[in-house]
Amino acid sequence: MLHSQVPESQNQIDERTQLVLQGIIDSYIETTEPVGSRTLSKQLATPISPATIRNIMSDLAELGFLTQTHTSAGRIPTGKAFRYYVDSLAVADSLTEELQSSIQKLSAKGVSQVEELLSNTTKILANLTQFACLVTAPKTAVSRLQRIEFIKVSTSKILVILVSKSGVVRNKLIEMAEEISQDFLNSISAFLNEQFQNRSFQEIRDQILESMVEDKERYDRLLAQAVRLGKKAFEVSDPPELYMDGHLNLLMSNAFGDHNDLRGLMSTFERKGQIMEVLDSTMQADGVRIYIGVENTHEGLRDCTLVTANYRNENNILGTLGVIGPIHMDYQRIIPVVDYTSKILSQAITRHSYD
Amino acid sequence: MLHSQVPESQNQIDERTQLVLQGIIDSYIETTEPVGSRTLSKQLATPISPATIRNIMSDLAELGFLTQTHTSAGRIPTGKAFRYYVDSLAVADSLTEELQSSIQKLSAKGVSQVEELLSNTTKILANLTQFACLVTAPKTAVSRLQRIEFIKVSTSKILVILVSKSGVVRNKLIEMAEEISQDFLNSISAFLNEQFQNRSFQEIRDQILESMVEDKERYDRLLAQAVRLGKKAFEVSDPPELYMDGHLNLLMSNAFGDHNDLRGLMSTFERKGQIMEVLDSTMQADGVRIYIGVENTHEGLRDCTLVTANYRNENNILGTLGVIGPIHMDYQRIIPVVDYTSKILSQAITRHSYD
DNA sequence: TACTAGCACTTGATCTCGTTGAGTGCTAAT
DNA sequence: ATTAGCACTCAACGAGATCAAGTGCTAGTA
Repeated sequence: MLHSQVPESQNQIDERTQLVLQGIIDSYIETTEPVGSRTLSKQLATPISPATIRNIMSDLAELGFLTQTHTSAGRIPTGKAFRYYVDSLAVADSLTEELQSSIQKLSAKGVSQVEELLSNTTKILANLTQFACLVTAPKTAVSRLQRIEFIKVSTSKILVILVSKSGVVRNKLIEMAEEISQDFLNSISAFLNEQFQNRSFQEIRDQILESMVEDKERYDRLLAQAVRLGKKAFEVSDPPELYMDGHLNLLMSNAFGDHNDLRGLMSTFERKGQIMEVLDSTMQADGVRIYIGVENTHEGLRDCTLVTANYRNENNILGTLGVIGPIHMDYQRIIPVVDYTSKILSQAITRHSYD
Repeated sequence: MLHSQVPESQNQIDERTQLVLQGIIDSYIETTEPVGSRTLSKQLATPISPATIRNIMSDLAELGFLTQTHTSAGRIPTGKAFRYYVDSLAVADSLTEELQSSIQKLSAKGVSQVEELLSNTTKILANLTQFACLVTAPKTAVSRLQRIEFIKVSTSKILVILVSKSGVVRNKLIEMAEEISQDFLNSISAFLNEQFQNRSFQEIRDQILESMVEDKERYDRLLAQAVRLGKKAFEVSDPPELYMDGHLNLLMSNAFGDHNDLRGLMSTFERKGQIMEVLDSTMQADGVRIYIGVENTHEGLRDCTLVTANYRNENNILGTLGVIGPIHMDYQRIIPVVDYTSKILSQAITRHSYD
C-alpha cells in the first residue's frame, strides 16, 4: 500500500543519492538537528567522503529535498523529502510483542461499552506515540439501528435511548407539549423498532421526513405520534463526537521548535469540528494514510504530519483514528502502530457490535 | 463570607502598611513583575515617598508578606500576603452585565441535558477566567433515583439506564449468563422503580446488598433476578466524572513563569482522580473557598490558587466547580465570577431536575 | 519622632566583540 | 568520478562593559 515508489527518472535520484537522503532523514528524525556532511559520513554504513556527500547534498537541495537555516548550517529534510522517504519506505509490519500487547489492552476485560473502547484507544495511542491522538466515534449516519426506547422521566420530558448496531449508545432528552403515558411510549418504540431495526440512521431520518410529507391523510394516533417522536429522536443535533488524548504531549516534548506554531495547533484542537472535518475527509480511502506538512488541507496542520487509518466492523467503515505529530516523526515506528491499532480496534468493535 | 478580617494586633499592620501591601499586590497582579518602591510611590493614590515605602516594605518582608528574587530586585508578595489580601477583600458582588449574561449562557435554550450544562459551564468559565476550570458531575452516591430501565440489546447483553433526580443519565452495559426476556426485564424495572424511586443511590446499594445476605430464604424468581440485576446496575464502577476545560490556557499564557512547574501541574490534570479528591474534599464547606499555594493539600497545586464553590438543587449539594490559576490571579474578578457561576448553575440544574 | 532626600551599592539584563567549531562551496589533485 | 584541502560563513558562547531598577543606610528636616 505504501510502496508507490517514485520513478527514479523523474527526480534523477540514483542509488547513492537515495542512500544519502535516507541517512539525512534518519539522522534528522533521531536528533532533530540539521545534519552536516562530516557527521553523516561517519554514520553511513557505506563509506562516502564528506566532500562527495556535500556534492550530493547540493544536488538534493536543488531538487527541493533539503533546506538549511543559514548558509553554513547542516541540511534539513523538507516535507518533500519526507514524502519521498515515506513512499519508498518498506514498512516492516513487525511490531514488537510488547507494542502489540500494549495495543491489545484497549479491549481489556471489563471494557463493555464502545465509548470506553474508543477512549482507551486514544489513551494507548497517545502513550505509545507521545503525540496527539484522535478517534472519531462511529458515524451516526452510517450506523444502523439496533434498538430505540423511550423513557418518560417527567410529565413533559422523554428520554430517548438509541442503540446502534455498532454498540454506541446515545441518549437525548426531548420535550413534548402534551403528556404521553409510558405505556403509549412503549407501543411507539415497539412500532419504531419493528419498522426500523437494521436500517441506517440516515435512511430512517429520510423515511420519517417522507412520512411527514404524506401526513395530509390521517393516520391513527399511534402512527402520528411515532412520526413526531421519531423525528425528534433522529434529528441531526448530534455533536461531532471525537475522542482525543495526548495533545499535551506535543507541548511537553520539544518536538515542535517554535512555541508559536503550537499556539495555532492547540487552538485547532480546541475547535473539534475542524478536526472532525479533516478526519472525515480522509475516510473514504483505505489503509494507512499519511499527510505531511503542506499536504494537509487544513491550514492549522501545515507544520504537522497526520497519520490516519479507518476502523470498521464486518460490513462498514465506522470511523477514523489518527495521530498528529511533527513532520519529522519516526514513521518507521508510527505507521505500523497506527495500522495495528486500527486493526485491533476493528476486531474489538466487531466483537462488541450486535450484527 | 470572605470578610474574616485578620486582627491588626496580631500582625502589627497599621493602615498605611496595609495600603502599601494592597498596592504591591495590586501592582503585582497586574504586571507579574516585582514591584519597587519608586514605581509603587508613583502609582499610589496617597502620596508616600519611596524611602518610606522601602521602610514599610522591609517590615512587611520581616513579617513574611514579601520576598524578593535577589537583593536588588523589587518585592514579590508571598502566599501569606495573598491570603491576607483575600481575607480583607470586600468583594464587590457586582459583575458587569456583560459577564453576567455570558455566564447565563450556560443554560441557553436548546440545552436539555445536564451533561451539556456542565460542559458548557467549564467552557464559559475557562473562557472568562483564562484558567483551567473544573466541574464535578453530581455525586452519584447522594443523587436519588428517578428511574431505572433495562433494555435488552442482544441475547446476553442488557443496557441499564439510570436517571437520577438531578437529571443525570447514566448508561451501563451488563452481561448476564442466562437470557432474560424484555418482558421480564420490564417487570424487574417496574419493581425496582416502585421500590427505590426517590431513594439515594447509596441507600439503594446498601439495601440491595442487605437483601443478598437475607437471600438464604427463597424469593420468587422476580425478586431474585431483581436483586441480581440491581446489584450490577448500582455497582460503584462509575468513573469519577469530571468536566474540565481551559488547561491549555495555563500553558499559553505566561502566567506561570517556569515551564517546569507546569509539567507537574499538567500531569496532575491528567490524573483526574486526584483532582476529584481535591474538589470533593472542599465540598462540605459553603460559599466560595480559596486555597492559595501551600494551603492546597494536594502536592501538585502548591504553586496555584484553587477557587471553588458548590452548586446545588433545592435539597442537596450536588457537586463542585472551580478554577485553577496562578497564585497572583485577579481575585477581585475571579471570586465573583466563580460565585455567580455556581449560582446560575444551581438555578439551571434545579430547573432541569425532577424534584 | 516620623518622614524624606540623597547616595553608595547590588544585581539581572543587555550589548558588544572576539573566539570557536561545525558546516559549506570551490578548486585542484588523484 | 571522487576526494583532499582550504577559505569562508555563521550561530553559539563567554568575557567585559554598561545600564537601569532596585535596595539599605545615614543624615537632615518638619
